[in-house]
Amino acid sequence: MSDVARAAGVSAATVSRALRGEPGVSEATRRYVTEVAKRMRYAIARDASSLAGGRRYAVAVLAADVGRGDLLAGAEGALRGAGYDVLLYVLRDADARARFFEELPLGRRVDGVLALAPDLADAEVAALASLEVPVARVREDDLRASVRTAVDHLVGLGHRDVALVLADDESYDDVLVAAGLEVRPEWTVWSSPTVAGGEQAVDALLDGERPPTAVVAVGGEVALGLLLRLRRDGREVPRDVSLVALDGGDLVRAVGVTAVEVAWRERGEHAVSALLAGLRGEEAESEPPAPRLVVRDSTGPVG
Amino acid sequence: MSDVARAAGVSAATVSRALRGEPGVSEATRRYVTEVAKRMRYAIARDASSLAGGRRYAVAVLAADVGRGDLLAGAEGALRGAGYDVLLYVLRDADARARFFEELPLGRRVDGVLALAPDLADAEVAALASLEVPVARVREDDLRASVRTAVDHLVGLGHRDVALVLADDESYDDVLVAAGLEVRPEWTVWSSPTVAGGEQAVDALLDGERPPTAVVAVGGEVALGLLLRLRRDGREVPRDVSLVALDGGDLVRAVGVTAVEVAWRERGEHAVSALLAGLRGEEAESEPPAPRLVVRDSTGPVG
DNA sequence: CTGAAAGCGCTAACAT
DNA sequence: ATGTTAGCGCTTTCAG
Repeated sequence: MSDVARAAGVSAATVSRALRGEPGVSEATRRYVTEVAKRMRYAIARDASSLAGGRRYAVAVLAADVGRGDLLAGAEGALRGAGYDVLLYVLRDADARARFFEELPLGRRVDGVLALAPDLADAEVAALASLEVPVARVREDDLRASVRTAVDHLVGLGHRDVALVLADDESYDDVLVAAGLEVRPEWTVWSSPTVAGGEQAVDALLDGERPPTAVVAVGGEVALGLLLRLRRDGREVPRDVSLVALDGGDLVRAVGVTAVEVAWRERGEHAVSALLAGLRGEEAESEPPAPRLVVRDSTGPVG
Repeated sequence: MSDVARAAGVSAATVSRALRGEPGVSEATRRYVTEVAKRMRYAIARDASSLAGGRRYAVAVLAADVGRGDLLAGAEGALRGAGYDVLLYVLRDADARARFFEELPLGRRVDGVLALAPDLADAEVAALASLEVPVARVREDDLRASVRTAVDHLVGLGHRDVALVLADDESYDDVLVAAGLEVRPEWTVWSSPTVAGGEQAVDALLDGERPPTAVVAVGGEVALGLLLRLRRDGREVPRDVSLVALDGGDLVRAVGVTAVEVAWRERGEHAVSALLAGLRGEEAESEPPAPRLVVRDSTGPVG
């Protein structure tokens, strides 16, 4: 930096101020210094800058797995754009995770933490808080909104008999009711999140005396299983039955299944903006972007 | 650090040496200092350490997209294990990429660069080299080995009539010949890398007078397209025709298609070991891990 | 084997 | 608006 200062005929302090956009430098000087620096291919040494200034210009990004690639990419882009480096920590398995939270290797290394790991235990959240830097999290998704979006789409196409293939033991009867649809217990089935699970669900659903005209399935594997089985049984999608997947990723995109998809990239960017607010000392809480309907070829008007 | 030094009754220099495993400290002292440091929850400040020592304990990881999640995860794990921080740079689109290589924001920030972007231009490689730190790359895959593995598997099952559905305009006739198989021009077709492309390929392949008994397809979409169309046409897989995908990812895993998969995680780890060698000043070149056959339900004995 | 002293390259007060 | 002066928290000679 002193080289640049000498070349520009100013002091190092001025170079520092100019390059960082700090106030207290005339525009002319700033422009000139910036130009000289670029010509000399000079860039501020982050270590020294951090050491002297206290700010680290880096954010730790915790990823449970890197499967949701767009989430990570979105976060990285937004952070980079805001001038922060991204320190990636992959919390692959329970082991790596335990080690991470035990060592908590972030002390004095980052200005903030972005946790893309959706399911943090209370103790883990507390551990992050103990770092005394802002923390932002991407939370587990609330499927309710997605189900609503899917059902609305189907209702718009004239469907009244809508079945749900769910994981776990959730129930979204209320969503169906709110949409003015009839609720029949045999129209909600729970399935393992696999292709085989989806295939089996077809039996449970369409063998009854009053088969639904549309099915909403959680997850790409299940949706794919449904699709495969329907086709093999000679049923046309969407002519005989419409199909909407909830967040199926590449799987359903590839086969043209209409889906309600989480906007992962935008979620990442949204989380970053929350973190940046925290870094500014603000508290700006806002809603993450809603899941969006992507209409493909598996839904059509009720036959 | 001076606090720890005081508490341990030694000098800061000794603490530094002890904590970094530098020689020149008695085992007893090292043990004691380490213990005191842990008790005080002290960790060396990376910035100061880097500034004073010249080493940065960080590696830049360049990812073209984060789709190959396991590649990134493998690299991260290996680097972390070796004591390096991971600075992630996502080179999403041409724009981000151009900007990155123009600014080349790595100067004096990392000890090495790991380029997971498979298709670096010569100028980009040169730019990285200009950083004067070790660079390791994960290269584009050579499909030839994968094709060979797939064909060997099929031959082992008794197949003699093997078709290839390829992207681009490659040819692997030589692989077929080497396996002692008959080569018929109509058994090699080129397809767009989509489900639709795979579906079309079925027509080209199985309508002839002598349909192959097995098909090798590049990519998950194509393989999935083949599978879907075969089923719809009433052909059983693998009874009527066996199917092997080359690197289809989740798509083919989900539907149980036998595949030759790139060992992405291991590729990441391998690349890191090459980089670490470079950081040690060595040159150790070794072969990346070979793609591996994962037998699922889409291949069976001929006939 | 250990300690003292001199920076590493910056930034932040304080002057001017 | 700019320059000067102290460090930031370590690592590294160089002594002892």
